[in-house]
Amino acid sequence: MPELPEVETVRRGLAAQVVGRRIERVEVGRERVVRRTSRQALIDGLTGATVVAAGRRGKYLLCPLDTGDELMVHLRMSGRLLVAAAGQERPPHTHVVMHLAGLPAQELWFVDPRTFGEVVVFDPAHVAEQVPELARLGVDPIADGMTRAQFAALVRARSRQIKALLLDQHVITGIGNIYCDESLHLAGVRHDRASDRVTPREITKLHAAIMEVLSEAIESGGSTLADTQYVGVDGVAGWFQLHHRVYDRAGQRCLSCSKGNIVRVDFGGRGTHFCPRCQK
DNA sequence: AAACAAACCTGTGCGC
DNA sequence: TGCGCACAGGTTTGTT
Repeated sequence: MPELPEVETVRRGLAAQVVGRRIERVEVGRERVVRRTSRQALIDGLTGATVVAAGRRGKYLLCPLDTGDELMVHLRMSGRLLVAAAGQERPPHTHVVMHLAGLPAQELWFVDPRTFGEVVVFDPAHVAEQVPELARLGVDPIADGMTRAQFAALVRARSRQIKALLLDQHVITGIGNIYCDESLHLAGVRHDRASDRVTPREITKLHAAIMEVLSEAIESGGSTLADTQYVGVDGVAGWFQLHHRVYDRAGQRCLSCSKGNIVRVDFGGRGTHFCPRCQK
């Protein structure tokens, strides 16, 4: 579910509501969500710790603790982080509950029906062994302020279909299926173009499109689709889905050329949406 | 190296 | 109404 804008929205919610608070008690339901370590490791790592910051790299949430350890949460497809009043009825698939000290009495929930997501506390001194994928993440367009030159170098470095390259978290981190399709459409570039044959002019447009789509999606609180799976920590839905021009609009009129119809095809196992008329 | 497919899970929406 | 199938925001692993 969540891509960079949704994860950034959650990060901001954590910064506002959780940073500075101590975790008094931790409950772990399904052990699968703490599979990288163990139920006990998460409880021991979090109990008594205060969250000192809320960070993000790509789709990874990274929260340093006053113990020197760091909390990492990845929402994957269906994960949610919610701040709720203490004692409030928990939704199905609430796998981790962190009881926050102070008033009002609140809890931070990790909810995840599909349990692809995970929660882990790790020691930053041993990040290479404990969360090795962090070191392999590519440039984060927003956090790193990806420049056109940086982007051009990445696109030109290899010959890959452009959508596959944009989705590769080792190259650029944070873009997922929705924002990939939206960016390619805004730039007028087809998903299956060879990256090393994208022209300098198109690279400029695509870079601008990525930055614009991600920024506007963040300002819109992300995209909440029909299943309303994704919401911020306060339970509030995003509204960028109202601005989608291709994603989930198969068969509908293209909002750019207003002549073509949006087509949906399978590309690398992902539903891919584009306008054959204005994307070349 | 790049392109696929499958795997990990549960829920929902659709056609019949 | 019920059933079965397709499909879903992500990432890793293994195979051509």
